[in-house]
Amino acid sequence: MTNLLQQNINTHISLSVPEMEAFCDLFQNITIKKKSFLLSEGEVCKFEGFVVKGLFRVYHIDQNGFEQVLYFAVENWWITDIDSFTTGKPSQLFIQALDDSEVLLISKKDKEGAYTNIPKIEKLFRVMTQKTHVALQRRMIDNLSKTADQRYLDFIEKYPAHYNRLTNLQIAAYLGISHEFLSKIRKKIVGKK
Amino acid sequence: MTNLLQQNINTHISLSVPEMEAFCDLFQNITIKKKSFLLSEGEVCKFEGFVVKGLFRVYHIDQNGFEQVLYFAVENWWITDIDSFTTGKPSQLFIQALDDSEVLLISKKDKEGAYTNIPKIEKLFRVMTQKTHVALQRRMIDNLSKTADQRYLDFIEKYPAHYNRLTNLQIAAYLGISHEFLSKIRKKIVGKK
DNA sequence: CTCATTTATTGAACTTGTTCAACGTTTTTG
DNA sequence: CAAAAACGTTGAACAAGTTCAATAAATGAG
Repeated sequence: MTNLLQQNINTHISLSVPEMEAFCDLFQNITIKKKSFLLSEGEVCKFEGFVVKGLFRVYHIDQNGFEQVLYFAVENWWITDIDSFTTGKPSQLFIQALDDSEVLLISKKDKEGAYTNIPKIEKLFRVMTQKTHVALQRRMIDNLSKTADQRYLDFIEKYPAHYNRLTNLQIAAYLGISHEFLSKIRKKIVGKK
Repeated sequence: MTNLLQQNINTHISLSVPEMEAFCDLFQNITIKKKSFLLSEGEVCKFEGFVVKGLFRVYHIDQNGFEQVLYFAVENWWITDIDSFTTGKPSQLFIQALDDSEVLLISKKDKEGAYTNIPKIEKLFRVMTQKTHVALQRRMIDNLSKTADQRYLDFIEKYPAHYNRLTNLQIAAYLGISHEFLSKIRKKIVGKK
């Protein structure tokens, strides 16, 4: 049940067998139907999740009703609203399943317990947060410097697995452009792929 | 010498007096002249720094020679290229003093030593990285959803101290717009402030 | 299978932001 | 303090991206 999770953890740090078991026991397996929400705006995020199966989008809706996708999470990705989770304030984000999915969830309480009981867990989340942060810095720079065309091509190249499973509407919301414009970009680059 | 640093650390975690002293002893004070570089593209980033006095910009130069500012750091801010620092790969960033400045630097080796000798330091950097990450997520959403006008007004409101110390060229590079366009925005909003 | 809903495409008019060049102002520096 | 360099503003022409509306194609639920 937690095989994939254990593999994932091993890519960041090394835990002894008892540590690994103690930590993985804190997660519970949840299945969630396509289009359902794991978190909605206004709720306090009380979990961190690890995707075992399926596909999620983490997004925000702005004053004008437009959606901006912070990231998509497929198998082997972590999901949470780290802001709401750490501050305890209401979330400004939605986390929605885009396919029938399966997630391992750890509660805030259990995660904090793990920080004290298994010191290496502190390192695990420091390392993971650093990696996520580096990825977001790169995306920030790309968004400041590249045109939508380039960003779309980069997206396809970087996330080929995502690409096949997402509608152009979703991809446009990630790139920060209208889906009509994405459609025009796609037309323009046919043949260049 | 490390008063400001100690205050800063106390806003994130609590350390005993010996822990605090042991950790702060790992830093060395550096002064750096306006326009000098703490880090240049291609170098491996071997330090993490805490700004005691002055002003820095952390930026990237893209293929077309345009600069994108990741962030500005004034007194009480931390600076590093976390990507290069953790991976050991050459940096893609520049860190430049925009005023005569003073920084406390900790080497990679000493920081890693601190992780093992003072377990709470692991928590310190986990917490700090989380906060930075949350701030960057917000900026990402703003960049995807807001016009340059709004982003400029937000910037002034959020960083009034930075605003007075930065040229419009620097602010434009942070907002992701040309400085000519920033000039036009400024003209348009005169009176609305 | 089929009707309803969602997704994708296209065009035309529009808005936002860029580019380039010119010129005035401020800041540095010898 | 004078000359050079950097910074800021402006306008005109252009490019990138949006908006709205119409229509086609794909998907999904009963």
